[in-house]
Amino acid sequence: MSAKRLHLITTAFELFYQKGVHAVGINEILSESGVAKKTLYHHFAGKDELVLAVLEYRDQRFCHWLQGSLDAATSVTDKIDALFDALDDWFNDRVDALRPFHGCFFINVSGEYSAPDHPIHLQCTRHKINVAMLLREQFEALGMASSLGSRLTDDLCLLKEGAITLAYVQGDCNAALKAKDTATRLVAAVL
Amino acid sequence: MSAKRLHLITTAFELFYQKGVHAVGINEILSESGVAKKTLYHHFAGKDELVLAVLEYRDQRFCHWLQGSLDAATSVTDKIDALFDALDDWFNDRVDALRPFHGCFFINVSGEYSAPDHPIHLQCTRHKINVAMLLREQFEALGMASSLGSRLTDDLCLLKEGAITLAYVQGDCNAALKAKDTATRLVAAVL
DNA sequence: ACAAAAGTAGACAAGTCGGTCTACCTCTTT
DNA sequence: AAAGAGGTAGACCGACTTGTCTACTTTTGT
Repeated sequence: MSAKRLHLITTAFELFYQKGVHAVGINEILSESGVAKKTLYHHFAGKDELVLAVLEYRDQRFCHWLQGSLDAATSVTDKIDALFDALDDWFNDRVDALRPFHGCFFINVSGEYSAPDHPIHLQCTRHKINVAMLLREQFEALGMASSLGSRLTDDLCLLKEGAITLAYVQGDCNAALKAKDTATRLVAAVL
Repeated sequence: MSAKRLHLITTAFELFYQKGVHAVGINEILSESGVAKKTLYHHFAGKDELVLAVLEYRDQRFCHWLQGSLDAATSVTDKIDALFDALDDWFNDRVDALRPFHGCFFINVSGEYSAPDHPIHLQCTRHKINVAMLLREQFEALGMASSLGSRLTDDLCLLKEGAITLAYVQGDCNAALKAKDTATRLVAAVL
């Protein structure tokens, strides 16, 4: 991967994440990154392809961070605690790789591309599926029954998305810990 | 309220909801509604004020619909079922007043205005608080203890936001019924 | 060493953005 | 009858939009 290409992606991500995709022009990305316009159009066919590359970049960064946050936990309840503690770190800007928190980039971007079959919306969908898969694999690695792991993953995804929205739209910086409490009560009966 | 003003608001809402605020220009709203530009700037000081008016309009419509969906239920479990059945109707375009479903308008818009103190972001925050208040009042009207009602409301809001995101970003049209199942398991221990 | 690839600055095109303004028309109220 | 509010159409403004292009320089691999 070319250094210029990566620089364009990281600069574009920061601007898109803060202001939204449609509110950021190509020229702003160019002047902010110090890259020439010709170089951008050498690497990307157009703005949409840059957006797609930015989504892929963020997906990898996010999943890598989340996996690292969960790997150490060795029991189901520890995994659940680790998940919401990680979210709490994210919401409160204690994660360098994700800072500053402006909600979920993929939720924000899909709000600007509502057509479900649009490539950009599809990329957002894929990210959410990736995160769910990552969680399911964590429970499978613990030897959890497949049906139980699937339901637990569904429940946790529901609470995770809810916590993100509460934290971002309502500015509730304790949303992750509240969701952790809810998750704990939810699994108390099963486990 | 002037008929022209209302017409501008409803037209702007449909376009904003489908394409996002920044992707829709004043001229598009004008040509779609058939209203003159001078008339728009007679009623609104600028685009931001129109956006604010649209948010207020949608908040009232949404809360009115939700309240109507919950009023008939006479027990806590019935209220919970009614909430997620209502969401299921919304997600699957069975509610004329809200159709077509493109996620939560307030989540989408706040994704375009990340600054927490921006008037538009604040209006989105206010909507989420309004919905939470509406839920809490439903349980209070049933004579539920205040602390219990508060925690139940928090849990349900978490699941509701999660279901909206799953339904919109992942295109999971069964998200509301899944969340209903999760909510049922969650309260089974308490009630 | 040399050719190809990747980079630079920035002019330019064609169109859209939010917003202002003139000139005129049509209601409603006193 | 008169007057003011609310409406129409659309020209116009300066700034910005994505994207193309020329002419030139730097970096990289063989």
